[in-house]
Order: sequence, then C-alpha cells, then structure tokens
Amino acid sequence: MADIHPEHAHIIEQTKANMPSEEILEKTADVFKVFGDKTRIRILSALSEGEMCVCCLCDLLEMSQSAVSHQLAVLKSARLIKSRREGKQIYYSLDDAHIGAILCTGISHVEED
Amino acid sequence: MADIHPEHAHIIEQTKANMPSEEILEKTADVFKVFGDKTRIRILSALSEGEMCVCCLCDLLEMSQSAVSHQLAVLKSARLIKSRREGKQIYYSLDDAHIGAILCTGISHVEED
DNA sequence: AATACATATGAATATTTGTTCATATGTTCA
DNA sequence: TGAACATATGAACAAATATTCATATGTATT
Repeated sequence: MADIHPEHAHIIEQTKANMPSEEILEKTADVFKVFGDKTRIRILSALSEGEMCVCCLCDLLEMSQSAVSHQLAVLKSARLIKSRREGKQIYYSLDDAHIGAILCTGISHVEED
Repeated sequence: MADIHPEHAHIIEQTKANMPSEEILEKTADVFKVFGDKTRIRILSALSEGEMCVCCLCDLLEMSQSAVSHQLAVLKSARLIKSRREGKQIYYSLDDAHIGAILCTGISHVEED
C-alpha cells in the first residue's frame, strides 16, 4: 500500500465525495451476488413468468428439491422473492417489479453483443 | 429428483418456452457474479465518476496494488472496463454506458428501502 | 391418529474465489 | 544501459458457497 501521490489527492477526494457510502456499496454488491449464480438466475427467470410452486421449479430446472429449496431460501432472505402457502404447496414469486427489472437489464446486456 | 407431476407439465413447458436460453442465463449469472463483490463494486463506482489510473484506485480504495490489479483483470476480462496506457500509467474506465446503468439500477434498489 | 406429501434445514463436502506475497513485464528518465 | 516507477501475474492460502444426504416440519387425507 503505497503513499498517496500528492497530485492525486484532489481527484481522489472529489471522487470519494461523489460515491455512495461504503454501506450502500456493500449492500449493492450483496444484491448482485445473489443474482450471480446460475441456479438462482434460472429461478428468477422462471418466476418472472409468474408464481410457481417448489416442485414445479424442481421439475423445470431438473434439480433436486433440496438444492432448489436452499436457493429459494437465499433468494427470500435477500428479499428478491416472496412466498405464500396454498395447502401443501408453497408458491414463490418475485418480490417486486424492481427485481424483474434488474434481471432484464442483465439479460439485455448479455443479449446485445 | 421426483417425477414430473402431469398436471404441471403444461405450465412447465410454457414457462420454459418463454425463458431465455440456458446459455444466456448462464452468461447473465456470470455478469452479475462480477458485480457481486464489494471491491469490484467500489472500483466500478469510482470509475463511473471518470477514468482513473491504478495507483489512484489503490489510494482511493486503500487496498494493495496487487489486490486492485487482480480485480481490474477480472473486470476487464468480463468486459466491464477497458484500459488505455499513458506513459507509465494505465487508465481504466467503464467499458460502455450499459455498465454504469446496471450499477445504478443496483444502487437504486438498495437505496430505495 | 397415522400416513403420505410438500417443503425446509443442518451438517458435510467439494469447489470457487479474494487477498497476499513474490516476482515479472513494460515504460521513462538519467 | 541501468535504475526507478507503474502495473500485471502466478502460486499459495483462507474464506465463502453450492450441492448432497439425511432428516425435520407442516399440511391434507383417510
């Protein structure tokens, strides 16, 4: 960790002043981290078509119930999805429109190439 | 991995048909994965204020040159940033406006709460 | 109440990943 | 050309994480 070059001090201060707080940046990274897994993206993509129960997701993703439930728990604790029970089944859906928007932004970025 | 419930077959097929390809979804997850680290988010946030050389970033982030360079390499290979050399220094900047937009979307999501 | 079904969850394991340390590469200037 | 500076990079290690396996919880049905 070298010393700060005096001629950089100004631009560093200015940039720092314009950046969001460390707390916001850390939370932002944490949100993206949750989007940054193939299984979770597949789940979010499926749910963006409408709510779906766990076993439906397992069938669709061709993954074990346990693996899917674990990832649903991650998504839920990050508040990207919400759930409601109907009898024996639990239906999951995107928590709000914002989530679908973030997903779309990412997909568009990949598709435009 | 249980059998597919026959009554789910239709909704599963329909959902599948509307979802992006596995390849797109995997690439999307990979993009978000790169955004999903505090150091990289801090770098991207700094660069969204304008281009900056490596040592400036080290000073700003208060991190070792090696750690910063490693993350710059990750960001560059994911095409989120680009670089240009000027003398001994190398200046990094966001690769295109899209990157700043994705970053902003994430930050807004965190800030609105 | 007992059984079957749908989902959740703890522990263990294997893989991925971020930082550090040491060193290599490339540029400038004397 | 040699020394100093800016940056990159390989290897090693520690920490984080996704899946599996086994099992627990909660609901409906008989």
